[in-house]
Amino acid sequence: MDIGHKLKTIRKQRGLSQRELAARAGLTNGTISLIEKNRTSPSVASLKSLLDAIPMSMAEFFSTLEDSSMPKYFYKADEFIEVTPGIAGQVSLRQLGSVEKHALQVLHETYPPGADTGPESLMHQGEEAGVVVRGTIEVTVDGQSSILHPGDGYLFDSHLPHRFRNISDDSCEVISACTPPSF
Amino acid sequence: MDIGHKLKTIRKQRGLSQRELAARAGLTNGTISLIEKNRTSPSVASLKSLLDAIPMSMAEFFSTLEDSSMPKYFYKADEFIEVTPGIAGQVSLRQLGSVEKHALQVLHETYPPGADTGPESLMHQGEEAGVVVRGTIEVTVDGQSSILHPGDGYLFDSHLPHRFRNISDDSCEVISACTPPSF
DNA sequence: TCGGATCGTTTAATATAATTGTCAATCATA
DNA sequence: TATGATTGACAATTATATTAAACGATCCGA
Repeated sequence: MDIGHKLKTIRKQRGLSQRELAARAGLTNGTISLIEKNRTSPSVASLKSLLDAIPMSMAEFFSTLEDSSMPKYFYKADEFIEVTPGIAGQVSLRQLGSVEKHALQVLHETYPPGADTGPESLMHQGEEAGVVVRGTIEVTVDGQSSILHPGDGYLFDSHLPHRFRNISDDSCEVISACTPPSF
Repeated sequence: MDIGHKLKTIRKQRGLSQRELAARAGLTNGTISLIEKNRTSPSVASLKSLLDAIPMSMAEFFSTLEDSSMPKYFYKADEFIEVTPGIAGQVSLRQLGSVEKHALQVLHETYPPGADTGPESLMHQGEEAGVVVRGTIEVTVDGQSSILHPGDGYLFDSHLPHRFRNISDDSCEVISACTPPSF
């Protein structure tokens, strides 16, 4: 349980000094120094303060610290992207590869200002997820709504009713994935 | 953060008394009493000892503690879970949602200049795909190489040897998806 | 009705974490 | 250089967590 090293890595990642982090967390730089060198085991209250200031959840901190049974992520890459239906010049869905051959469907979606998929509750099996890479979009899933910005994402079962609306003045791009690919 | 109540619930679930748990964890029953009444904030070392004796991982403890009751569909950028082992050449893999619960795994990957996954060819069933959203990256799959720019992507079966290298001066971001998530 | 055992709680003493104040090393700028 | 601002580390003090021991409450069998 190398908490010190883990904390230091995260702190550096965010470009924070010990003093800056200490100020945000309501602690002192000395304390952080001791923690990072594993010369003391912080109370969970102290660690919580530090993570709140970063910010990062306790669950995430420890899951990356102790979960060694993670699957391997770097495997292989192949091939190229392809374009799909230009429905009335509205929402653009550009698919990666061809649907039939693969178990995984990835789309590069572009929503112009005002674009709206409508309240259609299109049912399929599997899950749907995506990450916003540019612009802003409102996503509604099973009655819950959220405004997502670049870097934000969504993840839900595909059978839940869902809706995408671009209520901003700029177009919005999303990288999304579905599995299994439509039936 | 009601750690005390959470600990007490788990302890009762396992049918342990404060003294039994204390003995297993190498602490005292008094300490457990204070912790469960939230009259002290245990050190992470102490909490780890207690959870090891139950047993339960720190990640599980806090994930069930911080978990909201509502199903979670939306994830802010800072809620993506960092799953990189840490060593891996500073490559950042940030996962959308948690591995265990879903059939679809989406990652927000960041490759700093010079980052290299190496020629490892670990086997994995299913497929992997991704889209470059910023920067440039060289991808090698089964002997074929390609330089991918923003908007480009890759798609392949997961058993071929592959490699990601950032040979540019800027960091590179990729949104990727895998299915199934782990084996 | 009495032990005897086990439970969770509390208190005083002790061990440990956190603060305070300072240090040398590293930068950047003049 | 010289200077000021930042950095991470350290020692001594203060604050806090943990221990050890005792307490009252509850339950059960003799």
